[in-house]
Amino acid sequence: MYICLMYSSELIKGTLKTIVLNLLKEEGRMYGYEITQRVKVLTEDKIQITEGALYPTLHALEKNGELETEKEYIGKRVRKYYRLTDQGLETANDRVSEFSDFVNTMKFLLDLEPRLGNA
Amino acid sequence: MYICLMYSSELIKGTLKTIVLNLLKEEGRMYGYEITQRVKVLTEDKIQITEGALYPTLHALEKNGELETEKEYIGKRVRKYYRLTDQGLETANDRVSEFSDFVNTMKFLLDLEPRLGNA
DNA sequence: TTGAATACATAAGAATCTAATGTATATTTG
DNA sequence: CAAATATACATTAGATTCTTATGTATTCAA
Repeated sequence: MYICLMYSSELIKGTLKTIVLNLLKEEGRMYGYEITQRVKVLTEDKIQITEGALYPTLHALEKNGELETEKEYIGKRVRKYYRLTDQGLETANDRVSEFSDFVNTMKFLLDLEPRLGNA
Repeated sequence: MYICLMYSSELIKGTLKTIVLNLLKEEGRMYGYEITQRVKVLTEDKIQITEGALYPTLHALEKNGELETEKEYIGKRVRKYYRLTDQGLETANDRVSEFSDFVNTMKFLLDLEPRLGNA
C-alpha cells in the first residue's frame, strides 16, 4: 500500500501559479509567507511551497499584470499583500479549468476512470 | 467558456515519467516513437510528447533500472523496444498512486470538490 | 537572551522541457 | 520515379522552474 507524505517536486512543478492564483481568488488578498503556510496546512504538509519558489513567482505574476500589491507595516516589519487584477482573475479561472481538464485527460490516460465529457 | 486545445507545457511537466511507465505497464512493450503517437491519439492531441523530451527520459529510466530494451530490425531500420523491469513495475504503480493522491489534494485545494479519504 | 517564528529577498545550481538540428530508412503520392 | 511525408533513432543550446542556501531584519516565546 502506497502512503505519500509529500509529493515529489517533479509532480508539483507547474501547478504553483495555479495554486497561488486560486488562493488569491478565494481569499481576496494574502501575503507571501501566509500563502506558504496556508498551502502547508490545507494539504496536510503534502505540498510545501518554498519561499525561493514563491517570491520569484509572485514577482513574475505582478510584472505580468496578474497581481497588484500594497504594503502594510506590522510594527516595523513590512508585509506585502497581493491581490488579483481583473486580468489575474481571468487567468485564475482559466488555469483552474485547464488543470481540471488536464486531470480528466490524465485519468483517462492512466486508465483510472473513463473519460468524462469535456470537449 | 474555456476550451483547451493543448495543455501548457508547464502543467505537463513532471508527468512524463508517470505516463511512460503506465503505458508500458499496460502495453507490455513499446518503442519510443510509438509512445509519442499513442499519447497524441489517446489525448486527442492535448498532450504531445516531443522526442527531445522522451528519449532522454527513456534513457534515464533505463539507466536507473526501471526499463530494459531489446532492439529489433524492421528491414534496415532499427527499433528499440522498452519494457518494465520488476522495479519499473513497482515505480509505475507508485507513480500512478502518487498522481491520484496529488489530484485529490489539488482538487480540494482548488475548491473543486471535497477531499476524499486517502490519508 | 537566545532560539524560533515571521517576512521579505536573491542567487547558484539542478532538473526538465522546448525547439532545432542531424541521420537514415520506408512509404506514399503526384 | 522523384519528391514529400512518415517512421525512428539521437543530441544539443537555451528557457523555465524549482531546490537549497544564504542574507537581512523584526517579533515573540522560553
